Amino acid sequence: MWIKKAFLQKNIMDKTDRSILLLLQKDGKITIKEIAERLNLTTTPIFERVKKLEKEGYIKSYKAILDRKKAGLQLMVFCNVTLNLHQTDYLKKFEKDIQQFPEVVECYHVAGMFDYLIKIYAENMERYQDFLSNKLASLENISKVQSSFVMTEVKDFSYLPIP
Amino acid sequence: MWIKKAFLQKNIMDKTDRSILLLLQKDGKITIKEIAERLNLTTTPIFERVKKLEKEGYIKSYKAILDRKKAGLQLMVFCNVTLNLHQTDYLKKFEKDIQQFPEVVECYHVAGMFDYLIKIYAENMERYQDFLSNKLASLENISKVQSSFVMTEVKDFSYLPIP
DNA sequence: TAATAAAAAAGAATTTTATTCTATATTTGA
DNA sequence: TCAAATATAGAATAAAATTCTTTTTTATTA
Repeated sequence: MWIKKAFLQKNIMDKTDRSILLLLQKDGKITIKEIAERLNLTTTPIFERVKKLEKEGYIKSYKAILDRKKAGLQLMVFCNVTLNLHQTDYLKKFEKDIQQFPEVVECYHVAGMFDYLIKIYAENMERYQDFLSNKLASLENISKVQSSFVMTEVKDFSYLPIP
Repeated sequence: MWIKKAFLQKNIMDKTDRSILLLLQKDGKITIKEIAERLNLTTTPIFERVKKLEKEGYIKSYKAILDRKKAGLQLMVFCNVTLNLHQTDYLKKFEKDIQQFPEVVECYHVAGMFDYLIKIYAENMERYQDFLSNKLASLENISKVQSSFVMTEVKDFSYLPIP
């Protein structure tokens, strides 16, 4: 009996797929034609593979990466947040609240020395202080907030080390 | 005497530019035509503005955003790294070394309770342990490493809160 | 405020790229 | 080795980016 290969191999990437993902991570605007030339294939297989990678969720989205300082955001700060109460309801409440703040660009629930790690962008120290005092610290259930100000971005996101 | 407006206004964004940047942050694959329709303009001014924003560095690049778990990277870990010695040479040495590791996708020199914050992607705990023992901890000058394992990504990068 | 240079935008034409379609080659499992 | 499934090639079409010329709007200064 015949077993459909498509069924078995769904969500299995090969070397070509990995190469495509690497190229698209480096440059989301690279053309299908350009990828095809680099991988010694024609546009059709590349086009179909890219669409498949998008459809199956390997590629979540495409984004323009901005220069935050040029955009007027001089400060990048990481905050280690510790909560008082840790029942699910309290966690959900905190997570819902924190998402509202546009200054918070990332938020992770972590296992370690504190509860949440958040990344904040602010125009300047004054705005950051305003965020901290009037927004973050005003949330109920906050026990401790420890700020780390970014001085240098030694390495910023280049691309995932796909195994 | 005439003063060129272009000279004066270089690097000054207006409302339209900000709208374009917002749209491109949300979807790097949005077409010029689509942006034009949304902002009630034709393709020419949008095309020229986008090229200007790229040329002047507001837009650093375009990237495909991948699903890290689908890509086989189950673990995301943040490490707070403290060094022993803090003279410039030692900092440069550490920064150079840390950049070599593909597992390290971000690295920031921070002012706060520790020296560096690094973000690490690993296939699994075994691989992470290998990274920690055989790569990170093997660097000279490391005083302390404190790991925080990400359990939930409450908010991941959406877009910069351009003021 | 009128004259006018500069800048921005519109509209049309052209080039390039994405996308689709059909044909061919390769791979895979019995 | 055969047949089905899959991947790729090559050509045709559709859509988008890009360029060019013209028109409109904005801003300066007399």
